[in-house]
Amino acid sequence: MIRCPKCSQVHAINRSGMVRGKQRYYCKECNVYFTLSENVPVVTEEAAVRKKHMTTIADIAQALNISKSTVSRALHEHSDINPATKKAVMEMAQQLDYTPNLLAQSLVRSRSNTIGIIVPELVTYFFPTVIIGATEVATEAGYNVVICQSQESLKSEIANVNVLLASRVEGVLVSMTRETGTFDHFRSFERHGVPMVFYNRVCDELNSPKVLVNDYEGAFKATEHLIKNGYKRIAHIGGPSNLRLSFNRLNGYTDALKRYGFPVKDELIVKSDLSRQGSVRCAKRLLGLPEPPDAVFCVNDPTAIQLMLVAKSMGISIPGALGVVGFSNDPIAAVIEPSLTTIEQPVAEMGRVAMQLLIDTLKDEHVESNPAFISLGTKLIKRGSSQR
Amino acid sequence: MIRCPKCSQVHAINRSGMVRGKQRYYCKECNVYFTLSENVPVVTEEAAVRKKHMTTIADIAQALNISKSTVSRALHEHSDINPATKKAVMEMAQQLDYTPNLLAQSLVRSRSNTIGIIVPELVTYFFPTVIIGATEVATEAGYNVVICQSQESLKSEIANVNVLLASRVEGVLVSMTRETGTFDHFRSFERHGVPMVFYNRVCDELNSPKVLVNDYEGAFKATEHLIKNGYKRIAHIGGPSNLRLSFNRLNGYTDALKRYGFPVKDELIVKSDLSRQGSVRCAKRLLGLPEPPDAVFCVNDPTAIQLMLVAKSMGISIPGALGVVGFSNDPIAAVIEPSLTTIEQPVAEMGRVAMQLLIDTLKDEHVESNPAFISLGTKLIKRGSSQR
DNA sequence: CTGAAAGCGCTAACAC
DNA sequence: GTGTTAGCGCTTTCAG
Repeated sequence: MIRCPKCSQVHAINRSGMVRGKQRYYCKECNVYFTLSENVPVVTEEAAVRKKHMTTIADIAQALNISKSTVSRALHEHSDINPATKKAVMEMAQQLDYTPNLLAQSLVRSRSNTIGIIVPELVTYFFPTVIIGATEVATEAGYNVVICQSQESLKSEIANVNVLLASRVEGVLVSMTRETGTFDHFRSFERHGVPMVFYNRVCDELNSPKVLVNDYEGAFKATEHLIKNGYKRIAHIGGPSNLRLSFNRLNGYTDALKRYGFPVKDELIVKSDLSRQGSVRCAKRLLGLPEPPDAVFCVNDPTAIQLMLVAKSMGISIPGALGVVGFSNDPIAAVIEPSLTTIEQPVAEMGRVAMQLLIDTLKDEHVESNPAFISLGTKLIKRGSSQR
Repeated sequence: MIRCPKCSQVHAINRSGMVRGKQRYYCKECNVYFTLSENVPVVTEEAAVRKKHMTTIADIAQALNISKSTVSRALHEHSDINPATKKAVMEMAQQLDYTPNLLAQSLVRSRSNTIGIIVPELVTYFFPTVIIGATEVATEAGYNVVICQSQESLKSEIANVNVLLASRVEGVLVSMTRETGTFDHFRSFERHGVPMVFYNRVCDELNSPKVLVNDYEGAFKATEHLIKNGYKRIAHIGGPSNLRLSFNRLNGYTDALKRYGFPVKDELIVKSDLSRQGSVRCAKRLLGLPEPPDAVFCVNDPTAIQLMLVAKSMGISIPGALGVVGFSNDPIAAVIEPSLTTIEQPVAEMGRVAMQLLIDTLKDEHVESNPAFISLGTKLIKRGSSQR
């Protein structure tokens, strides 16, 4: 325990920086700064062990009796440096347990070497997989990654933007929340010159590159598949209208119907907010219709799975009385019974592509970059839920 | 496009800091630094827009003709500051689009205000949920969180440790990879005085606080449940032996058997490395036994699910011919057919508790902290896979 | 209540 | 090849 030398208090003590390699303390009660004198062992071993003086390049320089710049040069792959000096520095660094201070480095270089990723949620198959792909590419290129989850809340999305901005990330990968309808917070990346790349849930109002799967094509294939399997009254549970993917998947669905001469009926198209309850509500609405559909194309797999559970609970047999197709090929789709027909999308690839695009933007800043729009292919995975 | 004034090259140009508010460039080819003169518009609009000068407190100070210190004081809730001055500063900050530089702040304060979380993987239900709980508490306490995934690889785990150390995180939450057998990298947190709290996959070699669920108790309840449902030959698929949870769950299983007078048979205990293939292999091994088990308690739900899939493919009926119980209550457990009996653990709570423990350690550093060992309760969720 | 000055740890001209 | 010096943006004494 550390006591304030003035008031002998214990509770009001805070640490307050180091002075000549020694921990300095501050007493909130009496507003006093102090360090501990050598022969007064008032600090617990526990606390003493903690927060030792981190060695700096100055320590290495002093130990070797050379200048800091030389140490700095030796530590990096810098041009001219005496191999002997370099060796000595490396050894001393090792011996002193030197860990570079990224904060200082970033500050002086005006480059944080860090890229931010904003995801709307983490407890899914999709976003973590994107992160893995993106991180792979970033690491390869020498960038660190910081992940922010907006929890599908605009408020935390805005908070995320501010933290990333304050952390001086050099670029960001963004997938919006399902409730994002204003975009000023994203514009502040623009204002500060931080390049963005949108993925999956993109923003049309902003002039940034976007990486998507070909939602239209996937939806078309899914609907076509249901048609070819003899379903006649095909419904659609879509996503929220602020997301472009909802729009594109809806279009794929309606165009497939039209192409095969089916009418597009408004009562067969419902919109989920992508929450579980929302999807259950949509499912009940459709299945409770006076003239219910005999098949449903769902905007994503979690929605399709909720639909299947509702159908099961109502005693509706799948795929006999109801065909179901999802979108995304969530691992759960293969496990549920019957297994779920779905549209596979290259998830990790999306992360890789988006990150690569961002890094290219970062690097070739003298090159006129035309806001790219990358669309990745999809694949129909035929399984039990749609084939009778 | 920007051309080097010396060699007229375009490709070898890099940015290199700012000088008097103007972007400075560097040509790798001819080793020359330059800025662009006003009247030569060689920079694309695109590039010009990017990386504007970020406003600093110095800019605000200058605009208001006051000192940096005053600005700094106004920006924080600092003691004595003229309300009028404060107001002016706030307004100017707003107007100039000021964003504090966390890097500079952290550097001068020797406090990054950041906590690291190491997770072995992200594409699951468990770890993201822990992260959500932990982040909640951290945000509440004013800390930022940086997430590192080790991808179940010791090598990236070590890399994670180094990045976190270099980023000067003030503490870390750690769950080890399934292959972590050496602990020197963790000790370097100790050496640098960065407190750790282990969660879920804890390390016994290290003297840090640990947060776990009561694995023993959960496993005991699971096994007991199978016994009470009339299963006689109960096997166990366990986890890798470097994880304490494997050990504890194994003990719960054997003790339950003993308690009810069943023999513990070695051939009925197999160990998975928790990978999908590993679990499939274990499942096949057990079900292919001359005298196969009539029930299996699995170390976690993903393993149980692989077992169920293997059993199904072999035409073994669940729960009739084979009872299955998992551990963790993964959402998939409720969806698979038959639904999976499992042990529910308070996942988000684990994150919250671990983070709270860490933050307490950070705050009360003058208090002798006894390395805590927190064990959270579990609950048996009875479902279809184990009741005949 | 405010300003001047020092410095967190590091990099990178510039000189020698 | 190496040392000197000047900051990166910010906080925090100390002295008014």
